[in-house]
Amino acid sequence: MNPDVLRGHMDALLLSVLEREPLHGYAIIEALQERSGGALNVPTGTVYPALRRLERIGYLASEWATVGGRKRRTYRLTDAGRKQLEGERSAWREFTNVIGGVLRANAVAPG
Amino acid sequence: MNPDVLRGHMDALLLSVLEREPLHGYAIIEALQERSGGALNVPTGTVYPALRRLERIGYLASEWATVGGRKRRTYRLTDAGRKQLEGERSAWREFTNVIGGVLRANAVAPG
DNA sequence: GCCTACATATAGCCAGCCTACATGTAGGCT
DNA sequence: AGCCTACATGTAGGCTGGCTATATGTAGGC
Repeated sequence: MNPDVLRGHMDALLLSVLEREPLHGYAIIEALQERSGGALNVPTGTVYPALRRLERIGYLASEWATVGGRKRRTYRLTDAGRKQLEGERSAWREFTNVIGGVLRANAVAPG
Repeated sequence: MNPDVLRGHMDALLLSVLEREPLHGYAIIEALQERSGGALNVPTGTVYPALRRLERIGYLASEWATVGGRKRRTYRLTDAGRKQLEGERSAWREFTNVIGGVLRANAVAPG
């Protein structure tokens, strides 16, 4: 998958994957891979900065935890994040409708 | 529409709008607006460089014409462009399936 | 001791869409 | 004449955000 097309959709992906349950960065990457059937291999250099940005904005909150001797920063959706996710979903629908509509509009000129 | 999300889809949009008939830059912008129901207002600074890039790659070819005293550069799809458009369409389908799938996968964890 | 998986983090690169500006014609209104 | 809007093309430079490359450290298998 060409990385360019992820532009502007990372936030939606991250918020969406955290909707069900809180996860730490590494697990988020794995979750994205699983849910996309292996199509999404988002590098750590994309995910970690994005998570921090989303926390700074207020859509996510995090706590440190130590599991099996390893430190994890576990992220969860805030109320604002949950609301934002709704917005991201409707923006996604509009986006696909608009672009998809143009791509499909290859029939004979109307009227 | 957040400009970021157009990233990586401009080529598909331009090729698609030229599939039916050759058009000049200004008309392409209008066609995108019409076909998107007004949602797509792509600025000239995006379209003209993109058209030149697509011509350089070989997906488009152009000729100058004078209509009503105004000069137009009319672009048309090449065979390579037509082939590329097919690729862009299937890439679009895959893209929407992958992202859309993740955004919708908010149910309880499977099995 | 070495390698892989797990886990987080940052500096700097780069593609490509956008803003702002430059240039010019045609035609309407005053 | 002067001004404005629509038509029409083009470029320089900026910005943004995802990616590459790298650094750091633990746990466990071979």
